[in-house]
Amino acid sequence: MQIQLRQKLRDHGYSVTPPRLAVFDYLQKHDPALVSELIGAQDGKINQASIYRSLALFKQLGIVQDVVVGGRRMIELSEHYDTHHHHISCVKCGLTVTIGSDPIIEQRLNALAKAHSIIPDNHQVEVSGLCADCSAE
Amino acid sequence: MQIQLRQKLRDHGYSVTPPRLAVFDYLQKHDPALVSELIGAQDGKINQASIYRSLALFKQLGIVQDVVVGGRRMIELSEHYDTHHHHISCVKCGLTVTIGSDPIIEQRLNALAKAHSIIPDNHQVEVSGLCADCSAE
DNA sequence: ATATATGCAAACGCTTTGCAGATGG
DNA sequence: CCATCTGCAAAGCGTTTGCATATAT
Repeated sequence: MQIQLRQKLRDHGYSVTPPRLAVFDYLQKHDPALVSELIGAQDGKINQASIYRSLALFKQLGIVQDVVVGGRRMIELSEHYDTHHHHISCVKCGLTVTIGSDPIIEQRLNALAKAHSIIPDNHQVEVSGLCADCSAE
Repeated sequence: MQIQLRQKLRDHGYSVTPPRLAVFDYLQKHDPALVSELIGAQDGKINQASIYRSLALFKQLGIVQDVVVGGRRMIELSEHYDTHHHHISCVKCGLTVTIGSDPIIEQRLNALAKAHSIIPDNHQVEVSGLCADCSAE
């Protein structure tokens, strides 16, 4: 997947740099991620400003996207840079389960978008509730 | 719906106050809303701090929730305080279409959550892409 | 070689907080 | 009447920006 990133950056005239690779690598390993976690994980080796700049660029290029998971705003690689998936999370403890794409839902969503004259490019689906442990309390 | 709000606040020992009603009313009329718009619309008649405090309380009580629409973080009334719906938006111009709940998707999502031991309480679905006008450019 | 990107530190803007006075129940 | 809430202004904090230096190509 990193090859795709290098390609995309070059195609748009941007260089492949350590901060950009570090951000991408982190997001590949942590899905979804809080910006604060991402910054903390670099442990000062990469400047915060560069991380924000990388994220802004990635967002503009459609490499990453914001998601709200369990009520918190987070970041994740967009579907073209990660296997397409969705999240189910517990609003109380934050437990997050990643589930694969669901054909029934995908198909239905695309149909709905087209019915409203919008050419679907991406979609987000999130289910939140209480996990077994939290509901037991 | 405002009756429900009053009830909920009282049931939890909170009072019904002008700032809380103003925030709720605004969200009923504007879905989804940017916090900045919400603040701006009050035109100084209600202090920002009170608006933030109302939103924090509403979030805690499950009256409002965050959503990412067209790549931007926004606020909306949660499904128990508004007719359940979803958004389809254009990432380029921000055009947002609200669509009613879709039984096929609802059912599938609830089934997925249960399959992962999470008791579903809420879910978010958003499709983004390009509207007819923007894709024509 | 040179346009682009980074690091640093300061600036910025959104959000939160402490406190005295106002108000809902 | 009294606990709660608001307004105000200051503090806090995540994010952005300007600029000199370093780096990718």
